Amino acid sequence: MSMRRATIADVAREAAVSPSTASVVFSGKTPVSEATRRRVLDAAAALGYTGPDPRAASLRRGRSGIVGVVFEEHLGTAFLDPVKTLMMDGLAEGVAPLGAGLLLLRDQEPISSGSSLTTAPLDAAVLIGCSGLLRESLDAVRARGIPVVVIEGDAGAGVPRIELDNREAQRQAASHLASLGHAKVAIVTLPARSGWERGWILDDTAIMIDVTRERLAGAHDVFPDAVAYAAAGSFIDEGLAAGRAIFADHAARPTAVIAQSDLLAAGVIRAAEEAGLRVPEDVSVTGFDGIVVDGLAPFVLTTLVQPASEKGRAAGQAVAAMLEGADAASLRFTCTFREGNTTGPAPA
Amino acid sequence: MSMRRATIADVAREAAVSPSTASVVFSGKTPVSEATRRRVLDAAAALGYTGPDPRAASLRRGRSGIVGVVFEEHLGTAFLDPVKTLMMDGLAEGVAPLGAGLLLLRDQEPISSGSSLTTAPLDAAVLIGCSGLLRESLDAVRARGIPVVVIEGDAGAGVPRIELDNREAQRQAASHLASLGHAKVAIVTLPARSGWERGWILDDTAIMIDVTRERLAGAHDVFPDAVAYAAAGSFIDEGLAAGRAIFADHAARPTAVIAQSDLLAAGVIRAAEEAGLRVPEDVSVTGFDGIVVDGLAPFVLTTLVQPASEKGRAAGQAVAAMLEGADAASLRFTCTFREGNTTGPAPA
DNA sequence: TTGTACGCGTTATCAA
DNA sequence: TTGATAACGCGTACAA
Repeated sequence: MSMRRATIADVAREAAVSPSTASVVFSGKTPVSEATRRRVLDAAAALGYTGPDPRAASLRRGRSGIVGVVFEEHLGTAFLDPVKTLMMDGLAEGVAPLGAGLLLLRDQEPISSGSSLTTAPLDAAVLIGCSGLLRESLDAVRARGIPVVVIEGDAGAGVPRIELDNREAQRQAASHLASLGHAKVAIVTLPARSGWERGWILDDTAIMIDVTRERLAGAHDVFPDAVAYAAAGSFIDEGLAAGRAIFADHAARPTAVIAQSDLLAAGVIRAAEEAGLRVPEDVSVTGFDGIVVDGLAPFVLTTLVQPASEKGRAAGQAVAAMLEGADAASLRFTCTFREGNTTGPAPA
Repeated sequence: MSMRRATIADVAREAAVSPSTASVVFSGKTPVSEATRRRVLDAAAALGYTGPDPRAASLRRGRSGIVGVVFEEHLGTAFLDPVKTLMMDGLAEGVAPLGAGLLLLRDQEPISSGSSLTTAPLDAAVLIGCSGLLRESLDAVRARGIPVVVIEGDAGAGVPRIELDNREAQRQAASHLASLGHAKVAIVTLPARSGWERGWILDDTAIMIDVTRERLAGAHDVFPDAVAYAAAGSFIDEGLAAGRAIFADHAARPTAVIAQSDLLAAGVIRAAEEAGLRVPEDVSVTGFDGIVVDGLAPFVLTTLVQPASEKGRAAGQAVAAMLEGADAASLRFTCTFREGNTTGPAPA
């Protein structure tokens, strides 16, 4: 067992060919005669050689086949969000042509933890939700000169972004409610800033997260006076809490609630039921994302369907393009309004 | 732009020191006088050098700082499962001391896709849910001679596993129900095999997934005659469907349902409500996992709490140990029974 | 504390 | 179709 692992050179020697020929047999980059091919493969088998060492190959090639995905939050938290999950799926697909894998990275790795933006062998990086905090990460990566793409966030000039028409889309949902005669509307927003607690939003300018701000602006475009309550995360239970706050005051009860995510909307619906309100007869609820909310049946949310996995795929493709030397343009995706059974005419 | 990126040798030259000195400045492995240190850092800054190339470093060191995590399913699907999500969190923690990152890998990468088990620069691999399919992946990895740990699955001799006392734990829940006087019990299981459809389980031997079989055995230990209905996945909606099937026949209605996951249990509870049954007065429901089911309040499931993130952490530590040359032993975790408010005495 | 010398395992290039 | 050569960029004995 003290034996050194066989290298391609050993295999070449055993097969009585040159190292380069052996290399070619494994990479398939150049035609090789069937006879030598066999010899090399047999030699490899005899020596227990299982193929080129990826480390050496990546040094030589200048490519590691790894794309970093940078999250702001705990990995566990990130994957609790169905939208991010879908994006990851799309991303995985998008980088597949590169033959690349996805390396999970957290923004602020604990210091001890070595693997990070600066030390991982990345070919490219995808930042998700670049809201200020990721700024440092961004700089680190850019300094290394590797291609970067940002999903949902502003990364400054020169960094392609994958965006969503949050404001326009949300305005569409609001208009839908307006056309149904709703006037007293409340909004349940995503977090106003990371690590924030839930509560009424008194000052729109205190919102640090782009997505939240944009969607809120879209709703306010139609209902300028609508009150807004910020959740602490995109969860059903958060929507429930927000809904309770909103329905608490009988006199001030809205006839419609615009939630900034489907999960929040599901919670709001539950809060409405709890308060003895029927959906959509007494109160209409809209969501955002267009995901499948497990356990929400028989309700089908009126919502904005966002192309989550397409966003991921686009990011992957952008990265792939940049790796080819092309420069990828920013992309803006649009949501599709979907009418479900959670909105209806405003009660008389 | 045609300029070659600066290397540590360039920096050394610029700073008028030897390459090894410059290297040491970045790695910190050896004391360096403050003066040279400054000179090197300044030179680096001047040249836009951002630190050692990870590819070269990993070749030299023989370590890439990357641990592969191999899933059987779509990434998106995997992360839909809260238990897996927690495990990932624990795993991330477990490998942190290694300074390693997690590379997401799918079992059967599309053929064209180069990067996979065989070509990624992995220091070690963690396979999740090794149920036959992963066999090939396992062989591939083992051939490369890198440490492997398997979570929830049988990988054969020599491969440490991280397991759960599924059968014993499930038996505990069943006993709890028995002690409450329940005799007519139904079971809602996890999928019987991957890609299977939901339906009654007529033949226990048709179950290909270990977890499903073990938990079912535990329930049958106490209630040998309990009927079992397999869901197509661990989702609330699947539990709902299963619950409907189970409660459909008035005459045959059970007084208790053992669900093999918390999400399934949540669905069963919903089905019970739908059928006009009160929980736990008319029907008791137990889950498995001990996760937080978003939106289930005010119910608190009677369930088996499994140490999901500990499992992940243990896998990470096992991998770390093996990388140190030690050989890691298999580990078997136990679940903790938690009584919530979804079980009660059998109705008279 | 700093420098020398070498090899890590591979692959691109070019010539034969 | 095959082979010789030369990097790829770094870390680390070991000597000074």
